[in-house]
Amino acid sequence: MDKRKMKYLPHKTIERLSQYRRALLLCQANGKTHIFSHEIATIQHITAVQVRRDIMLIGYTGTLRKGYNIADMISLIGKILDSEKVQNIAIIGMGNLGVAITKYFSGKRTKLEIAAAFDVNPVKIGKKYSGVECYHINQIIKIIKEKDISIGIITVPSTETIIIKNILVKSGIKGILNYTPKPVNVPDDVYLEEYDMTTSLEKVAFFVKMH
Amino acid sequence: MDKRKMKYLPHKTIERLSQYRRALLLCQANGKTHIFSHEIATIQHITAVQVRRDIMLIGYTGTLRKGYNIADMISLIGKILDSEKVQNIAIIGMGNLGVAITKYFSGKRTKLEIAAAFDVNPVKIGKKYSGVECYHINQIIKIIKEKDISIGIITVPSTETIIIKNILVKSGIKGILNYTPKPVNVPDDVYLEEYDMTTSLEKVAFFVKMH
DNA sequence: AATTTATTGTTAATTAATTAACAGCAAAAG
DNA sequence: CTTTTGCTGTTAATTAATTAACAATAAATT
Repeated sequence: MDKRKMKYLPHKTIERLSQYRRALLLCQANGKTHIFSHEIATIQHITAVQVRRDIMLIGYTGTLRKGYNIADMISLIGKILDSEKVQNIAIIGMGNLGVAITKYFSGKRTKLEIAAAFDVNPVKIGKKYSGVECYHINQIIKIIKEKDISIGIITVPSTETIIIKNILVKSGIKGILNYTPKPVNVPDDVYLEEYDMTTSLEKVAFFVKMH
Repeated sequence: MDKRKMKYLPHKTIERLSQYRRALLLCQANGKTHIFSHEIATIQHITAVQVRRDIMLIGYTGTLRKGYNIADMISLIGKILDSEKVQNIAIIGMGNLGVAITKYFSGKRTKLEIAAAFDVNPVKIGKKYSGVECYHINQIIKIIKEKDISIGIITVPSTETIIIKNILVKSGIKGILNYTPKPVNVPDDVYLEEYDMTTSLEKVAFFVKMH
């Protein structure tokens, strides 16, 4: 799978590849070596056609009547999603959410690493969270340069979102994942992803109500 | 806006309505009374056409050259998204994530209320988190019935996801928001939404790498 | 009072995402 | 050895979502 082709993978396919990989890793841990498209589909609540289509797009082929080789697929998805060298991540805001993310994520992917945490609370500074050291927020620019961090996760109170976003942009960050409910604007060369739990919850509530 | 029409609102529009409302509430808090489609668009990182289209779909009309009345729009979105009576929510798993969600959400929406929290840790049971009482997990079915809870948020360790999902389904829950990385299957009459932070992070990492 | 400007509302066009349809074929069954 | 079965890979069709285009018009400007 060459780089030219990867660029044109649909966004939704990128998301699903990440999900497939997690599902496949679990299956592998359970001792499975092969898997059918309809099995992946059931796990992910999608159709088998969609799974096969995504797999087609990344240029992998399974074995007729035997399914897909799990190890091969994990490795191929890694070639697509992962960077060759480790991508370092900073997490800003060590409240419950920041700690939850750090705890959940640390050690999960070899090519993605939470390299630093930041907060303003003196009690937290110097402490380690799941092995990640917490620095004072006024160190962000320095540490980001030192540790070659390219991605920032914002988990501060939403009153601080914009300030932090500006610092991150100034520090030359390449991607931001904003978990606060305050949407931000970033320059074109910074990739931005935002998630607000309220949207998901209100959506569930809406469809429950409509039943 | 009658119920028949609401059913046919595109899923993406539902999500955006939730986001518009939050943006509008913020603007309102800042003393604004009217807003243009392109202003909403900028906040949400989408196009003005899309905003106008969504607004058209919900049957609201603005004033030419004056924009949309913020209070009216908030109220209309409420009529669409919110249920007439309060929808009660249970959150299962009072780890960092569960606490973060409870803290962030409590008191945010008058028609959605976190009515109970659950955990197995004796230290947590009986405690209140942002005013929400924490019960032992073996009380789920009882409390869900008693408090008329229709939505469950799962934030337990992923080893426990399926057990909890099964309890929730058994208790007659109508909607599940699964924040654990283990995908679950539910009967057709239960609305399911899943979110895994890893997908967002790997997506950001991918587009950063591809820059 | 006429003209320009800025904005809404909506239809049409386009693009993105999903699903249907089916040929090809290896393995299993008869 | 022939037929059936069940799965893959792919093209074509469909559906969903977004964007373009523009008429209508109130307000601002000349």
